[in-house]
This record gives sequence, structure tokens and C-alpha cells, in this order.
Amino acid sequence: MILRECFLRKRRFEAFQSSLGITRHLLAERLKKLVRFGVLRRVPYMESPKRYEYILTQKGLDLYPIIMSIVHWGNVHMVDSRGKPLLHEHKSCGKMFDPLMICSECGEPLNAKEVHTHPGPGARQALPEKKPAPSKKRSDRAA
Amino acid sequence: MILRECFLRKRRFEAFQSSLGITRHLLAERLKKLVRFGVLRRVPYMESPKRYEYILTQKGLDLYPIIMSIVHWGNVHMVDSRGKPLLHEHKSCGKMFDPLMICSECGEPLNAKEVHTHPGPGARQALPEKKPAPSKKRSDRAA
DNA sequence: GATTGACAGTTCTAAAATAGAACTTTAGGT
DNA sequence: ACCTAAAGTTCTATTTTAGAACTGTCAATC
Repeated sequence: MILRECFLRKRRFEAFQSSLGITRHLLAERLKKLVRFGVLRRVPYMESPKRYEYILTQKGLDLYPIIMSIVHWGNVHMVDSRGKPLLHEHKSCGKMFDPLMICSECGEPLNAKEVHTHPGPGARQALPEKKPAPSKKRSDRAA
Repeated sequence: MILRECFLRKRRFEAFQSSLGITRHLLAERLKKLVRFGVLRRVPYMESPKRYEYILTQKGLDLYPIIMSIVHWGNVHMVDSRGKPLLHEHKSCGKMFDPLMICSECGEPLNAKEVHTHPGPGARQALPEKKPAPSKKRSDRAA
């Protein structure tokens, strides 16, 4: 939710706090974490008293498709009779739009059933089993 | 993470538990919640002893773009030298791909700076202020 | 010149949520 | 008889979060 607000151009502590209703304590922690993760940058906008604002790094900006798809899901599945809570306008083409996820190779819209997943080179290994010895099988016992 | 596993075709309690390492208690709660929210359906696959599996509803399947974009973000920003943890193959075109989010109207890839957000008809009203009475101003006190 | 208000936090305690581990139930296998 | 599998439940200990008040620095106001 903090990130959603960031994409809505909110940048300051009080702004996040009042629009989210989150506790100040938690907000402070989350902001620290987001900065530590490199998603936000804490930049001073005023000296004495020192005041900071939080702005998205590139790593943070790259979260945009995630936020967009969440908002879109909400627009489809969490609506009441009144309609969508949030509309998006594409400045480049001037129209109200929905985000659409496509295949980078063929351009077709993606759906779960058409996709197969493979472990990549950076796949993390299966965790070392809690029961590493399947040695309980009688056949293994003797060995 | 439970949902990610769902999209990887995991459906059963033990399967989620062992691949996520989540506590069984928490897993049971989360699954209940996801069923309550209409994202998963709990369907018996065996009578006596009753055994259930959890499968995505349409509402759940519609979360796909969210999961995809999270995985993609991870592939870009959480990699070590080895490379991507997870690869996607598009069955329709046969190629390895990345998900790409575009504007439904003009087809151009989306980026945060090109989008303007408007409150829609279903926007929730601003919360009733905690300090509804700015009556602390002396001028109001007397009244 | 004392008070008020904005802003960005910090500090407390009480109330959830989660971790970690063992236990339960129904049934098949050996 | 004992073991295993599956899908949970139950328990205590630890962590997080909620909720509210407090701090410090400045500017503006009374």
C-alpha cells in the first residue's frame, strides 16, 4: 500500500500516514525497510529541521507492473455496484486503459494455462531435507 | 507464496507445506482464508479418509499477471551471478519469454511516468477525519 | 514570549499473528 | 504390532502490529 501511494506521487511521511491510516511506528519501519531494500531513496527536501521524502528508485519503479496488476485485479474482483475505484489514463495515447500482460516473444495475451515454468540457472536448490535419510525403508536399513 | 505454488500446479496441503517451509498452522489458516475469499476452491479427491486439494477459481486464476510480474521482478532484481531462478515457456509460441505489460488501447509498453490515475466511480470516500472538529481554534471554543 | 501547528519520527503497552514442535485421525502397508 | 501418509489441530514462546502519547525543530500566530 505504501508503494501504491508512491506511484500516486505521494512522497512524505505524513502523506503516507494520513492516506493509509497505518500506525506511524509501522510506517517508519516499512519505509526503513524499503530504503534498505533499495526500492525507495530517502532524500532531504529541507534542511533544519531536516525533512526527508521517499522516492522510488529504478528498482522501485520496476514494481509498477505488479502494482498495476493488483489494482486491475481489484477493479475486476473487488468492485461493488458503483464501478471501478481507480481509472488509468495513458498519457501517450490519451485513453483510459486496462493493463494487459503479453508474451514478449509473440505478443499474445498471457494466461496461466499456456505457460510452462522451468527452473532457471539461478534456481535455489531444494532445501536440505528435514528428514534427509529416506533410510527408513527397510531395504535401506541394512546398508 | 502459496499462490505461486498453486500456479506451479501444487494443490495439496503437504505439497505446500514442504515446498514453502511455512508452519502447518499458518498454512491451514491461509488456505481457509483463500477459500473464504473465493481465490481457491477446496475439493475432495478422496473419500475416507477425506482428503482435499486446493485449486484456483477463476478469481484466483486472474491473479496470474500479479504472480508473473512479481516473478519477473525477482528475475531482474533478486538474481545472483548464476542467472534467473525461474524461466517461462509460452506453449502457444514455443519460446522462452518475459511478461510484458502494455496499454490495452494502444498496445505500447506501460511505464509509471506515462500513466495518470483518476478516482473512478467506485472510489472509496476519504476517511472521516480523526480530528473532524478543528474546533481547537480559540475562535471555535466559545461556541 | 508563550502557544500552536507542521513534520518526521520515537517510545511505550496491549493485542494479534507467527514460529516451532508435538499430537490427532483415518487408512494402507509390512 | 508398528510405520507411514495426509490433512489438519493444539500447545507455548516469540515477533509483529495496533494504538496512543511523546520528542525535537522550526515557522507562524496570539
